Amino acid sequence: MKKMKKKEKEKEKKTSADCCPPAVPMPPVPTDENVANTLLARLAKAIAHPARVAIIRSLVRHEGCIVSDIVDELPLAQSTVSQHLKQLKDAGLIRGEVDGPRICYCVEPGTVALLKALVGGL
Amino acid sequence: MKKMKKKEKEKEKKTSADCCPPAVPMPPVPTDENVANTLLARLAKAIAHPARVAIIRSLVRHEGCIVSDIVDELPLAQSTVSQHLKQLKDAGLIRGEVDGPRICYCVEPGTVALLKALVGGL
DNA sequence: AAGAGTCATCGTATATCGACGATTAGCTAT
DNA sequence: ATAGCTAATCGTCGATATACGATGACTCTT
Repeated sequence: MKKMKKKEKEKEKKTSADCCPPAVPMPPVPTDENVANTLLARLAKAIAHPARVAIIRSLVRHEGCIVSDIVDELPLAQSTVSQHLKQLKDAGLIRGEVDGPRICYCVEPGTVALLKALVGGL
Repeated sequence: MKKMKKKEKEKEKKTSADCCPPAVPMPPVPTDENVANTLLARLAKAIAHPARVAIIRSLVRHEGCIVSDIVDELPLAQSTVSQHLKQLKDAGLIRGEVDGPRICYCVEPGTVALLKALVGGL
């Protein structure tokens, strides 16, 4: 009843899966300064760790990545990486979509653009 | 402790004094990605709090501020503000110069520009 | 159903953050 | 020197962050 999956499965490091739709609603920059400050602080905290910055870069590079690939690239345990991913997801910087037994993470271009705008507005 | 006595004392201006020299050596963006990640994480952590973002904005607006002014603008105790200032100073985002009995803080334009470049490079 | 693989969550330990009051240090003026 | 002001530092407390192994949930395969 739920066999609607495609048959393209490779054992290789599949990259750039189309699990990341380019839906970018373009979030607005808050006009209220206090709101903007809180939002910027929240986004900044999300990238306030080298591992999370590396994750962002990796996702931008590969346009969607499997967790195992990220774990392989970082000198951290899988559970630790999962926690970092959760922080990035909670901040809205990335999105995770279930792709079979794995989970495909991708950046949220809108939130990243918002972060750039907020930092640029300093 | 030893104490040096200086002759250059000019107690004319109290607000927006020229205690913030525009010396901007323009720090370079690290080429090594790990170094860049660590640096970005460090700078991001420095602004990962609404109060610190507000301080940065205030310093940019007024081009140099007295601590007491910043304390007045924030709903925080003086000691707490001082700690936030220390974090910003340790990150290189601001600079504090002794101006008589007070201390004049100002932004480090180079470091702010570096932060913008690093975020923009994501 | 049973196994294998992937990722999230739990529990725990340590470290840092954020806040405050109290105190100390440094400078000015009297 | 003394007094007064400004800002940094100290000590403390609760909350949060970071790391890990162990466990659980989920999917696909056999």
